[in-house]
Amino acid sequence: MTTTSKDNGPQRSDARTGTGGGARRRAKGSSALASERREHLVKLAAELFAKKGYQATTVRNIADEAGILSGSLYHHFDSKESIVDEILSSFFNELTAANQAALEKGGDPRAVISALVRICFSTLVPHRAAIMVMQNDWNYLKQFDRFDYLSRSEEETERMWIGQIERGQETDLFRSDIDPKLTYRMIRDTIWVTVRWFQPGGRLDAQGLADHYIKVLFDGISVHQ
Amino acid sequence: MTTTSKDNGPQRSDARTGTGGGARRRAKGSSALASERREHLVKLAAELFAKKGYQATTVRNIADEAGILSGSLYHHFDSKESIVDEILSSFFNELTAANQAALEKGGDPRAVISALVRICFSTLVPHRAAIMVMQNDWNYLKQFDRFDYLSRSEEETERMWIGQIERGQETDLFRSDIDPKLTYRMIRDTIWVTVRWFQPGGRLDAQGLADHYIKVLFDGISVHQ
Amino acid sequence: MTTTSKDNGPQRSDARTGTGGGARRRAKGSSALASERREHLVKLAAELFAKKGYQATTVRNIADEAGILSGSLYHHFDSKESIVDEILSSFFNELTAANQAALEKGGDPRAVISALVRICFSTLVPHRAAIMVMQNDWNYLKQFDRFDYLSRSEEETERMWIGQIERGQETDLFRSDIDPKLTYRMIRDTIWVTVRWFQPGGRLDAQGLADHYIKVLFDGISVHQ
Amino acid sequence: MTTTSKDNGPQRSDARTGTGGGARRRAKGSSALASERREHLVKLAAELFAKKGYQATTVRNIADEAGILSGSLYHHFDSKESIVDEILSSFFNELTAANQAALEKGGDPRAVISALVRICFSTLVPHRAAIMVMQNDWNYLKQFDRFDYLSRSEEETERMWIGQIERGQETDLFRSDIDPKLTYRMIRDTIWVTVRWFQPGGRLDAQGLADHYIKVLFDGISVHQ
DNA sequence: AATGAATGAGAGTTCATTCAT
DNA sequence: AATGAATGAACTCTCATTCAT
Repeated sequence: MTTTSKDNGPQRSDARTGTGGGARRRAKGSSALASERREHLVKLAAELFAKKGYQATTVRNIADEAGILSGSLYHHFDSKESIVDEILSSFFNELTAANQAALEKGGDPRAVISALVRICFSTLVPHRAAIMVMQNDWNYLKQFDRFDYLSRSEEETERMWIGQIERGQETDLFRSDIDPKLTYRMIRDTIWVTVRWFQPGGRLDAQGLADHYIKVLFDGISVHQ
Repeated sequence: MTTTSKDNGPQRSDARTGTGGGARRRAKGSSALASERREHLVKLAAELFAKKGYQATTVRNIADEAGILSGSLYHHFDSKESIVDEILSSFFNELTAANQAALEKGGDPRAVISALVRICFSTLVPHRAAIMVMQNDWNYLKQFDRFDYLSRSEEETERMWIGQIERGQETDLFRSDIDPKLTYRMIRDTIWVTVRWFQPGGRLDAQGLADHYIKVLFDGISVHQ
Repeated sequence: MTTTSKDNGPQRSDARTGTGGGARRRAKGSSALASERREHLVKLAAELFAKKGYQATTVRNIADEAGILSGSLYHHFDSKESIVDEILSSFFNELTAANQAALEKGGDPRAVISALVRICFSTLVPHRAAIMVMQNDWNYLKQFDRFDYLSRSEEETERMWIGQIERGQETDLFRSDIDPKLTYRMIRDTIWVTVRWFQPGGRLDAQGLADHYIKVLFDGISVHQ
Repeated sequence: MTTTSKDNGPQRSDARTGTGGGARRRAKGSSALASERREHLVKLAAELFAKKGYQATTVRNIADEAGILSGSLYHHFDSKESIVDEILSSFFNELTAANQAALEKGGDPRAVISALVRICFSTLVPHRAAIMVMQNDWNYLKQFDRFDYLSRSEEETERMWIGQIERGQETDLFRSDIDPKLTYRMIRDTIWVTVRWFQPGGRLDAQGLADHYIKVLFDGISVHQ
């Protein structure tokens, strides 16, 4: 079973600084007004990452889209990784904050879960690209130390949800024969994965989708009585 | 005078053969016994693709794992694409056949849908790698003509499901206020995406997962009465 | 919002651009002054192609000669093919223009043919490499669509010549028992093939060669009277 | 002007035995009857070399054409080079012998030159492939020591021709204002290069071509008196 | 006489990144 | 803030050749 495999993992995880939890400390350029340009570039990159995937999008692709040369991007960012980091951390920050707010607002578990579901769906349009990247490229990105904070953030969210589901079971709102962790994961995945086919201009908007999903989630697809 | 001549002239003659719906016609080597080696290699590749992603897995990674040189892989396969093609088509063929069988067996929509769900979950272990690739790399692979058959196959499956959901609505088994297409997509995605975290040795096996999911799908997470 | 974006999607999108008749539109780099570097590289490549043949010359050979790394060549050119394209199209453009001018200048067929012959020989030194490639590698290169324009250009030239030979026969300047097409081809080949042994510093220069050839062509090697 | 160029010339001119002037001593397999198979393979290879060029023809191409695997060819030949060697040496041997015979038969220089020209044209059909290789791939092959004998053979032929041309000039049969060496080379090239476009089934056969060429060669294309 | 698996070197090309200007 | 040239490493793939069977 001589495995000569290299499997070298992250090829250049040279202990990058990492924007640590997304504290988007701008690596280069700081003139406040100039950071508009920066944000524009991030947006362009995000669209490309969403469309073609992170790995398949080259730095040149991004530069082309911006009408500059690829080398020039390095005036704004110190690596391709740092661009995607910015995209993801900005999304995660916003999401975590909204979730926290929903939890603090309180209410019975059904209401809280509804709110959490609605929050997820509501990010579908403004953070479409980030979610797409998360769905498609996470498996690749997670190998880099700099993205560890995303895993940690996700764990925190998981605890939040499971807490609410368990509270719902204790108060006889939710069935006791479902597994909270399992259920959470399925809810989570079901929501995020819609980003792959969801089209903003379609029959249902993001909130319509949320309503539809909450209905099925709570009462199933069967007719009762 | 059997002329196997390729003589393919200009290399650009790009008409990718494509295993057309997965007719796994082995490009090279055919001695039936020797194809065991081939299948072994496919398996090794599948594991790597699943773990690191298709793009991030190099041909050398695969060869290393097999203990041979990268060039030697081309004795068995035409290209890296053809390896992943083999992985995916074998999965899709099996899945399609099982779905067809479930449909032919008949029964009320609830029974058919249950069967379809169970089929999906049952592939989770034997086709883990293929499903992983499908989830993570589809966005990249779909751009190549050779994988068109996967899209077509998926469309066919969609029609199958939607037909059953609609039949369920007509016979008052399923609620009429859900959108069949939307519902199908959510079911589909929810099931496949479990491959990202499902661990064969965990609390629930694939069938346990299926049971759990069917429960929630049909009746929701709320307590009724 | 000038979007230079390539975004070429699937790599197989093989529609070779082809400099279409040699419209040497430089694929990359355009600063007019910087294109000197480019032309220098083309010249280096041409010498190597002439000496070793197109196929036997590696991209690394060319880069070595230029003192850079092979990958760096791709900053200037799309591909090895595009380099040879540039070499050939530049030669063909010049040749075609000169031929056209000779034809427009007019005169009796003997004068026109003489002029055409002289034009060919006069390219021997400045376009030595291109002619060498044409003689040695045409059979290989012609299989690529991108070089179709060379065949077309050659056909046009053939028509030119044949027209003049026929006119010469009609006006009783040339013998009627020779085949115009055959004769043209032999003239053409005889001239170009000299590139294989012609040495600029030898007894005869290119114009000397032309004179010699015209003599033999019109009157043969025999003594008359 | 630091030229890091490798320009490594013949990559593996490891002092191959060389069939030395074509003494086709069969490298492997000797059973007399088995050498029929061998000759068949040489013929297949020759056709491919002629069509695609020596370098562009792979050993696999040849094997495919023969319906065997590429490795199996090495039972008959010890290298790709030795195949082309066989093709070329067989042609050169025959040509040299015919030339010698023509010279020995004697006659006035006009007659001898005519005979030599006819000999060349007469090889066009039976040795089409060899001539094609000679025309297209000589520049590549000449770098290998093993083909030195071809250059030597060519030099010998050159002396033959020049001798006859000079004799013609001395006897006032040929014009004195032509350069014998130059003239020979042009004759030689003009004849061999026809192989590129000559089609056995066309208007003129090889002898017809020869007649046409001899006419033009001796008396030119102009009308005299 | 041929197979089938593998080698090993090298091919053309890509691409994130650097840096002098 | 951007250019343009280059790096260096890695990539997929090719191919003549070897050799045990």
